[in-house]
Parts: sequence; structure tokens; C-alpha cells
Amino acid sequence: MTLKRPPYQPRDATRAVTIRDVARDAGVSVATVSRALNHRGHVAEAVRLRVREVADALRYAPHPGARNLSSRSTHTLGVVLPVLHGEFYSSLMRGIDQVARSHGLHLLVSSHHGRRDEQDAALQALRGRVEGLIVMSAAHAPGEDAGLLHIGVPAVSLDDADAAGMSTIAIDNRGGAVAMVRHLLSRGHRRIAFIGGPAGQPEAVARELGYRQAMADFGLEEWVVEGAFDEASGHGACAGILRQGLRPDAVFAGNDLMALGCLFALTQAGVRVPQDVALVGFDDIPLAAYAHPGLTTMRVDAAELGRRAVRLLLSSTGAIADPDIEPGLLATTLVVRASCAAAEDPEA
Amino acid sequence: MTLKRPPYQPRDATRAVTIRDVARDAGVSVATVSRALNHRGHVAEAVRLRVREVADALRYAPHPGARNLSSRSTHTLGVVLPVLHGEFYSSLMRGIDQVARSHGLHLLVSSHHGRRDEQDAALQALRGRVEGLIVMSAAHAPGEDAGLLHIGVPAVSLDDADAAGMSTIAIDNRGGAVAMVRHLLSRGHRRIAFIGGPAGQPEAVARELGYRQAMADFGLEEWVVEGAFDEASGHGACAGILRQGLRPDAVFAGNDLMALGCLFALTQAGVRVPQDVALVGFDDIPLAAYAHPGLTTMRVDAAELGRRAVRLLLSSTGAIADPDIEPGLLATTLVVRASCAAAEDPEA
DNA sequence: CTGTTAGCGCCTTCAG
DNA sequence: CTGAAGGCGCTAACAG
Repeated sequence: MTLKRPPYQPRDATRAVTIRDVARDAGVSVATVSRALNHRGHVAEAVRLRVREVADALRYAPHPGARNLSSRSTHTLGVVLPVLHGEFYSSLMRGIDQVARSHGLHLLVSSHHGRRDEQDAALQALRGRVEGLIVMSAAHAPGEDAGLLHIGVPAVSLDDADAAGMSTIAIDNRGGAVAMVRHLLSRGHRRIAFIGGPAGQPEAVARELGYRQAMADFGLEEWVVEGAFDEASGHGACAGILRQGLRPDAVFAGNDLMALGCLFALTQAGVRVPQDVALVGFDDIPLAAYAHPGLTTMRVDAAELGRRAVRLLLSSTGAIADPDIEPGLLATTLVVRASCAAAEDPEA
Repeated sequence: MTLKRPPYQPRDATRAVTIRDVARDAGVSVATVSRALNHRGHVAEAVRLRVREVADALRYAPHPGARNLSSRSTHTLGVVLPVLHGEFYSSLMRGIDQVARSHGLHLLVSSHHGRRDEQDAALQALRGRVEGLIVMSAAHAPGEDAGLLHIGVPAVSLDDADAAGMSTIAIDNRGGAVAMVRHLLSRGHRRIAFIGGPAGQPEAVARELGYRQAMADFGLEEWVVEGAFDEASGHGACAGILRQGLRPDAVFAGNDLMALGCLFALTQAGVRVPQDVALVGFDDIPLAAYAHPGLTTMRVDAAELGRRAVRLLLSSTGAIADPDIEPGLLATTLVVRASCAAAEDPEA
């Protein structure tokens, strides 16, 4: 026989009220409290009411960690993105948040800044905390696994690169770029310059690929200038283009921010848009509509991507049955504004 | 004597590896594994190495919920904001993320869309999951408590309204607006119209208050037009102003988005900025610098606010000692660009 | 319908 | 330096 030890007391003085306190005050067992509060099993209505009352009076709230431990459910989703700021990612977050919240799920977010090591750390840290994962992965070589293998929970990828059989849903950047070039071609433009994004960034790569593909399909010469997806680089790239001997018919900026940078550069240089040169972007950020002239662009609905990602994730866990949600690409929408008037439309 | 029951088995087939598995394979007790892995207490170096090895081989990772339950630490911070998208909030998130990550803390985020009930739900849901809270609260009447009382963890508020002795750090919107008006006055402007933001939104309120205060101090007549902090409303408000008989010397838009909307409206109407009317905004969003003309504005460093909020939170928990971080207001910075030329500077 | 009790996975005394 | 065992707060069998 061992002696009775002093009770284990790591608890601090301001201990939260537990299910035991409620049980004691309500004169029932903890099991009954649990059942009453979770509407699980059958509990006499009178008892349920009393328990509810006591719980409220005590300001009782179940300890999520404990609940998680014993029921193996965390009610939270992990979101791992390259970064958390900017129009695209914050809209994406909003979409994710909307659907997650409507299903009573929390969001544990993390960013990896495009670095594989940070991504690994983030995923590792999320292990056991989340019941599902939405990941836009760091750049990785085509052959290399994206590091999303041993996760142990359902996950959906927001990259084109479909990692190890994971569900994937992504913006069709390549298709959008192809469509944009075709639009320019249909308007009679032939010398089309493209301002690309940061090397290796998936979106930038996909858009440039689309541009190259569409130009090649038409047997036209490619004209790619480097950019960085921000206004400054759009401004700079455009200035560079203007310094060339041959002026393009149209400039296709890899995103709207760069397109706006271009627009200001062109305006400053006295080059008229769209009379002297057509200008198009990609993303359809709010300002695209208010620029002067309005910017023709390819709308990307990041919030919708987020919503679909969560639904896809939930449907894969069986939490919801949503037959409309399927892995694949989310199409972009061409938005035609004044910055790219028809070349065969002289009065533009 | 009770009969031996069948072992409790809610675990699914794909059970994660636990500390017990590591202990067994390493031929030691779970306590030793715990000590070895957490560098707590003394463990023979050889044993530590072997445990480490086995743990790695098994891809063991401690279960956060269990750890939380027994050690009462979650290593996560809760962030509750009105919304998650937009330039300001996403920059704020980035700042918070930076510092949190550098301290090995996770972020549980939630938005309440300015609604008190959603905020309460969010805070309730975070209880027990987080060790600290950063909150920008929903609009609440001056007297009413902000609903941040019974949280039970250290918290910092990002509102001016200092709730129940909580630490507060916020952008000095009012001071910034006052400074902006003074700047306009110093440039010789007197008829200054102000485009406000959504009613009740704390930032909007503070900025309008600053404008009114500064105008009153100078004995000038106020001229406030309603807006909604987006480009469209800026455009509309400006059009409304132009329809008035008397044109203002200067238009002070409550934020840059509206200022840009104004700029386009003015351009379309053939009104020159800054020759015919000066235009200033608030926020210093990236595009402000690339607008034509460049937009004079009041820079708000949201990321810095986020960084400071986390540091303030951590210093209040004693996690870090950072004497430089103190509650209070974060000053804004006047950024002078071409949209508001000196009235007494004719060649502008 | 309700109470009892065995864990969930981990950390932490205490004894050896 | 290491092992055994209790307990964190809760849920889920099972017995009554």
C-alpha cells in the first residue's frame, strides 16, 4: 500500500470552472452535465434545465483541449498560405472564413513566405490541432514532393501542382492568360508585350506560360519583360518598354497592380491608352474599374476559391455532401473596359 | 471486484504515434521520453540521443491538446478583428504574424464583421484555446462594455476605447486628421470638404472628429459629405461636391481609396488636381504614390501596429521584457505628394 | 434516465 | 538518473 499523496496541483489560483463544479452545484454527475450540455443521449428536461442554469451562473465553458483529447475533434481548420496580406490572399481568407464560420469551425492560420522550411514547420505545428488543412504550398521543383504527405488529415491544395493525390482546387491562371491574349488578338493586336511576375511564384509562372502558349499558337513573337507584381515594377517595366525602338500594340501586365503602374508611366510619357497602346491586367482589383481609362482585366475570384476550398475539404471529410464542389480549376472572367479598345474600332 | 472490461478503444486504425510508442521502442519510460524531448530535468546523454532517434524514426510529434491539457499552455494567440481582408487588416495580420511566429506562437483568427454577437461568439470560442488575445472590437456605445471582460487571458485592444483596464494600442486617427487639416491650412486652403466613412466605424469616427476639431479650432465652417471608405463612394461623394455651387479649395477624403475615387471623378469632370482643387487622403496605400498626381496622405503603419500589439501582449504576460513597448497611440505620418500643392506656390 | 469509471496523451511529482 | 503513477477536463461505455 502506498501512502496517500498530496493532490496534484499545477493549477493556478484563478482556475477556470470545470464540468465538475457544475455537476456538484447541480447535484448530478459529470456525465449528466456533459450529456445535458451537448444534447447527447437522453436527459430529463428538468435536469437539463437545471444544469444549463447552473452552468450559466458559473460561466462555465468546456475546456477545448480536454474535449479535443477525449473526443478527438478540434473543430478547427488549418490554413497555410504563402503570405497573409494583399488583395488576393485576404480575399481568399475572407472566403475561407465565411464558410468555415458557417460550419462552426475555427481557423488556425500560418504563412510560409514561399519557403519550404517554414512550410514544413507550419504543417508540423498544426499536426493534431486541426481536422483539415487548406494549403497553398511553397514553390517546389516539379519532381519534388510538396511536403504535404504525412499530414494525417484531409487537405486541399490551392496549387495547380496536385500533390500526392490530394484534392486540388486552383485559379486557372494559365487559361486566363491564354484567354486574355486571344482577346487582344481578336481586337487586332499583334505586338503584345507581357510583364511577368516574380520568378518561381506559381501564379506568375502560370500566367506567363499562358501568354507564351497563346502567342506560340498564333506564331507570334514573345516579348516578355520582368516584373515583381507591384506597382513600382509595372512602372519600371513599362518605362523600359517605351525606351525600346519598337512600341508594342498592347501591354499585358501579369497583374493589375503592375498594369496600374504601367498606366501611370504611359500617362507621364504622353502615350495615350488605349489610342496609342492597349493595356490589360489580371486580377480585377477594385481600383481597376476606377482607373482612367478603366482597365480591361481578368477577374480572379479569390473569395470564391476560398469558399470552394473549404466546401471541398468538408465534403471530403463527409461533413457535408456537396455534389457541386469538385476539385479542378476555377475559371477567371474577362472584364472588358476602356483600356483596351478594339483596334478595328477607330473612334475609340 | 469488478470484472475486467475490454480496453477502451475509440481510437481509429490510423492512430498517431504517442509518447508511449517511443518509450517502448527506446526501452525507457514515458517520463524519460518526455524529459529527453523537452530538455527538462536530467537525462543521460546516451539515453537522450536514443530517444531522439526513435522519436524521429517514428515521426513522433507530441499531441498539442494533451500537452495543453497537462501543462496548461497552448502556444497560441487569438486575433479577433472586424474583418480579415483589405489593405489595413491584412497588413495588421502580417505584423502580428511576424512577431508571433518569431516567438513560436500560433494564431487563431476570427472576424466579427462589426457585430457584437459575433464578437461574443468568437471570444467564447477562443476561451481556453489561447494564451493571449488581440482584439479590435465591434462598435459599441461609449458607456457599454466592449464585451472583453471575462476573457481570463491577457489581452490588448486595438481600439481607442480602452476597455476595462485592458492594454490598448491604436492608430491615432484623430490626431492624424487634425494634422492633415493643419497641413491644408498651412498651405492656404480654407474651404475644406471632408468625405467621411461608414457611420459608427471607429476609424471613420475618429478621423471625422479630428477634421471637425481642427476646423473648429480655426473657426472654419465644416463641410462633411458621407462616404463608405471605398472608391465608388469617393467617386460619388466627389461628384456630389462638384454639383454644389461653391467649389472647395481642398477635398480631404477619409481614406485613400475614396481619395482615388475622387481623383478619377475630378479628372473626368475636367477639374485639375492640384491646380483647381487640392486632394488628400488617409492611409498611404501603395497606389497613393503612383496615382497621377501622387496623393498627399497620412501614412498608417498597420503592420507596425500589429507588431507592437503582439509585443505589448507578450510583455504583459512577462514572456518578453520590452520596455519600449507601451500602450497608447501610434502616430501617423504626413506624406506630402503632388496632389496638394502649396496654394501660395503658383508654379505647382 | 443517470451515475461510475476508464481512458484520451502528456507532464510532473515522488520514490527508488 | 530513471520509473511509476496521478491528474489535467472531458467524453463514452457500461451498469444500474
